[in-house]
Amino acid sequence: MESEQAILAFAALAQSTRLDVFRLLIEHEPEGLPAGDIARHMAVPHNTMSTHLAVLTRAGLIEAERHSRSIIYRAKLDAVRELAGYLVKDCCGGRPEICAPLIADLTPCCTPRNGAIKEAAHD
Amino acid sequence: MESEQAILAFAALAQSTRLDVFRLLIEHEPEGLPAGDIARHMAVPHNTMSTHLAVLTRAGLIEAERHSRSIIYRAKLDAVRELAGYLVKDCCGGRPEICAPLIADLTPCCTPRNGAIKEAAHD
DNA sequence: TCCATATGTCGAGACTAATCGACATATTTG
DNA sequence: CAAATATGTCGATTAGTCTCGACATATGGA
Repeated sequence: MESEQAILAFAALAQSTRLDVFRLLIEHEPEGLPAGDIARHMAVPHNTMSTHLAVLTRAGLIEAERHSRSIIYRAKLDAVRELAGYLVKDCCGGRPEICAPLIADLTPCCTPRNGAIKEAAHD
Repeated sequence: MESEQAILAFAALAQSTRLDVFRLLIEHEPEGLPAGDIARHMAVPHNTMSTHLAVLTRAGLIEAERHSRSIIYRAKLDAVRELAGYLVKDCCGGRPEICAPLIADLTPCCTPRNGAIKEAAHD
């Protein structure tokens, strides 16, 4: 991931409405949500929300797909992984002794049962 | 980590000079760098840099310590871990099947040799 | 104490982002 | 094709950010 893309992603998430939308869409993985539902959920006018969704899309954090009259938005989990990777790998900078403890601290949070990684990876 | 703090951190990193400063300070862990050196390194006036450093400090990403006439800035690696954790754990939201592959993808990047985690954790 | 060095604070101008009413476009239904 | 629904675009206003000159504060040495 390049710095320019990372800056777009950071800027997109540095706004409370957009951060909330992003989290909402992650909760609704993998079905996604139509733009109108998102706007209603956040109590924001549809055109304001449209702008926010465009920012998140340009940042590569979400993606849109037309489904009849509605446009369904979905979080791009790859983007989360890339951004977290940018944060962490960047710290490495050829110095795993700095980065390793960060990873070590992150790992136990999301591997509650054995085999979870392999199962999910099949997706 | 709370959303408000995460927004401060995202906003701080969503600016090229500040992102570069943050990366520079991580390279210079654990000694840190005086404010003047940072400004010269980035070819930015000292007062402009002072403002950027204040933003990064308020966001909790770096910390300052006076050392005679100079003020030494250092990256807070805890903050990187917390921010990456916010990004990733937030995705979990009680759904490890989403989060596990993210972690799995992140882990190999920074564990080039066996025991690196344990060694570094001693620090 | 006076000067040099190192850094921070203030204020103004330029630029960018956020919000939302009004209008435009796309899709389905009658 | 007309009306209803769902979403996007435009333009204006307001608010916030970035930058930097000028000034202020803090430290060390002559």
